Amino acid sequence: MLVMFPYPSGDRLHVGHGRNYIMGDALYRYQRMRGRRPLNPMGWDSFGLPAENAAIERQVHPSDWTQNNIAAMKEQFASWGILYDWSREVSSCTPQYYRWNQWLFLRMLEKGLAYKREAPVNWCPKCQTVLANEQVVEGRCERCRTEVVQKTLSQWFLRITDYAERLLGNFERLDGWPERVKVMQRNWIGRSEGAELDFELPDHGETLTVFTTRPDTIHGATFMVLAPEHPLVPRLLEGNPAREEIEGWIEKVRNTPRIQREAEERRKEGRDTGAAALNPATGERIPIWLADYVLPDYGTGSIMAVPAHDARDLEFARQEGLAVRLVYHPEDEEVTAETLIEPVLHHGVIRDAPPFDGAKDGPETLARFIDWVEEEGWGRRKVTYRLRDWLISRQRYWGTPIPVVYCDACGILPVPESELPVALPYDVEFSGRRGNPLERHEEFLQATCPECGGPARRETDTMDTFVDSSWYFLRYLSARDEERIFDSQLAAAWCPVDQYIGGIEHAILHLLYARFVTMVLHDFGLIEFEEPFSNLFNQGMITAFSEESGRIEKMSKSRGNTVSPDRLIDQMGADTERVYTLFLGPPEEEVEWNQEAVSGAYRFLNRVWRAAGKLEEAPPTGPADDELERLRNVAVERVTRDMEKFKFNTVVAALMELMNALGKALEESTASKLACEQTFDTLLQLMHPFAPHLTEELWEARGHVESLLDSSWPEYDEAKLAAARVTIVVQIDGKLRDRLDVAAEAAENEVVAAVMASPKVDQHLAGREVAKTIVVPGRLVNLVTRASS
RNA sequence: GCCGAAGUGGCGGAAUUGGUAGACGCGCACGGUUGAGGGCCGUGUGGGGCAACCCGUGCCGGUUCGAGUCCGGCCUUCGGCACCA
Repeated sequence: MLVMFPYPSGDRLHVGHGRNYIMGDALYRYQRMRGRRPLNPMGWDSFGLPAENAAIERQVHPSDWTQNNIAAMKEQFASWGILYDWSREVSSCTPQYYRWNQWLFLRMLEKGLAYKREAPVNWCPKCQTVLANEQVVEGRCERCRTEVVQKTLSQWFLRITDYAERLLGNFERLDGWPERVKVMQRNWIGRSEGAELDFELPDHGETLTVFTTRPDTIHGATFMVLAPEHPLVPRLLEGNPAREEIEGWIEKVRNTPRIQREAEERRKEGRDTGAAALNPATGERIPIWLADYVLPDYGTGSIMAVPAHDARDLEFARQEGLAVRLVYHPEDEEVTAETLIEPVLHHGVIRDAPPFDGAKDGPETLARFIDWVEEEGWGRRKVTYRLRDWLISRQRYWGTPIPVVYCDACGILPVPESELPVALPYDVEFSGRRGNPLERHEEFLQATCPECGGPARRETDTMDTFVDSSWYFLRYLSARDEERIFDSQLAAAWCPVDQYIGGIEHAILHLLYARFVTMVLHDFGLIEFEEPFSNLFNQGMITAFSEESGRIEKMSKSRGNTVSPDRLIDQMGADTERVYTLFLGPPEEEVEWNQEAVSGAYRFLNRVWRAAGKLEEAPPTGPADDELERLRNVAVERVTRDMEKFKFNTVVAALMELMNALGKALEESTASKLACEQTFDTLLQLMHPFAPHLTEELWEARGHVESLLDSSWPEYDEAKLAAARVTIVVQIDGKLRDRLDVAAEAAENEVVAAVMASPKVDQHLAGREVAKTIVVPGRLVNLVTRASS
């Protein structure tokens, strides 16, 4: 059992955060009462930008700031009554933790899974650092919403794309994950099947390779388009009279924020390089263009343009007056390349492409084409992913130093394992000046080359904090182990995590990275399993009305719509917050916090409290004992079933119903003291995961010696669930006409006889004949008067 | 545009397998307790109608003795992806 570890931010937790931890704690307590002993650790995802920003703004050291926040959060956890095993606590900003990040990095470097490369990257001007693709949302920085710009920098990457196929394939076995998360990850990985095709550039002696999902439309490729950033561009522009203008334009495109470049309605911009390629299918010379609609980091950064069969290429061709040629001709109408307005997609028959004439658009034709280009030798089957390698370099101080050094003589070298951890220096200057403060820390910068022993310069980039969180669950098992990242035997015993609980906002980022790193650790031979989390539960967000926007939005400090648990706990107790939070609505759904409705939970707890005082007054015997006992059993059955399904909201409803029944029996003195006490004890047990403080106190007051948490979860007796008498619904032609109270075990014919004897039935039948009688035992009788057709 | 989820009282939401729609709670109304307020307790509360009854789970149609639930088509909202070749 595991709840995602939090970032210890400087803000106090609000009730929206609480949902996560309260659910986790309720489940943990429930599991314990069921006799299981799950590990319930907690830790801190404690590296990250806010700490550094706080340092710049308030002159507090990130480390001290973080420590204070951790202490404050621990206090809040305690005030919620959450039980964590603090002996296993981990904090990612400690050298004891991050040295294993470095160790992991070195192993990945060794295996070629970590590498440095110059590439266009996302740069957040506000955070002054690069971002991974996953951290760019709608062209903006995931954290601060600033527009991300493109820069070309030399950066460290992890080869997650090598694992794309496994990350997709394993979904088959991940039955315990919500479908929506799997769909999101599938979209993100974005697998496309197609082919790579080689185009000769006769004037340059070069080959241009493109990726296409439609190699079957090659005969319609009338021009080529390269991303302006494509490495071949300078050669193609040699001798072009407009070269200077084009280079200026390329520079402009390069500096355009991603959000603008990818905007939907944007007019495509392009330039003719003047160079030409040979279409390998037709042998024709076709022009090579540059255009901003071709992205540098997908496929090969270049395409064959088939305007007749691709909307984007058609738009561009019409705009620039480029040739259009049809490969597939629709069967139902005659279209010509000149008049084509919409591309012909996924229908039609091939003409004028000799061996393929008459072939219909479809997977078979596509396969024939790929076979053909492979035989011809200028193309091959290829799968491409949207997923990019994971960029982990960050130009910031508060993160794990990347353990490499640069030596003028020997190049880029890993820090030897024996020298780990590469510790983050404490005495750095937080001036808010541009750049990473590590770059100005001479002592940190100076290193010795492990190869030649000469002077070397230390890497100043630190790792993305998602590296920290991609394997932390394994560290809980070996939190104090100085010898290794974690103990494989313990991992074999405890992992994968049976139940992982956390917010949907991590559907892609954290959960994708953690899956990737787990696979890597598997491949290193450290663990048997490939998937870290067998079952995943994503609780929904808590929302609230925001004065600022006038809308109901996710509860957050920036939106000014938070509700503090501190005052609530002060006034009505932690159990009230817990019960209300769990009662609010379906746990996996987004729910709105309604401050007024909190009192419902408070009243319920007060009723329980008062009932304890009334037990003494119950009579020695009572006529309603059997019924109370039945309701007790029903409650146990319902609560147990719904706990297993995480339907906490209906669990609370069941608890309230049992309390209402008990309250009524006590009020009216209809049940014996023994029956009331027994019911009350069961109620306390069933309620304990939700309201631990109140129930534990009342349990003790009831004279029980062992703690309620250590008591065993109540069982129910199947035979006691059924009521002696049931209400039978009487329908005539499917319409409700009467209700009858009959003995539960009454025979079918007895029930029908009772139905026929009912005056209401008689009245509604009005002499019509009953053609058919449907009896659902214990539920209803339906009399059908018309002949069924 | 593609993919996914969801639409039920004034509100949050219940409803095993197709079988009493609205559990539980909030709010509201009335009554009790109280000097008063609050709190607490009780009763009522989907809409229409004096009533018998009629109508009601986004809309239209279908299957069925019977549909919130199954099938077909639409509408709306939310989420993911989106110039990805």
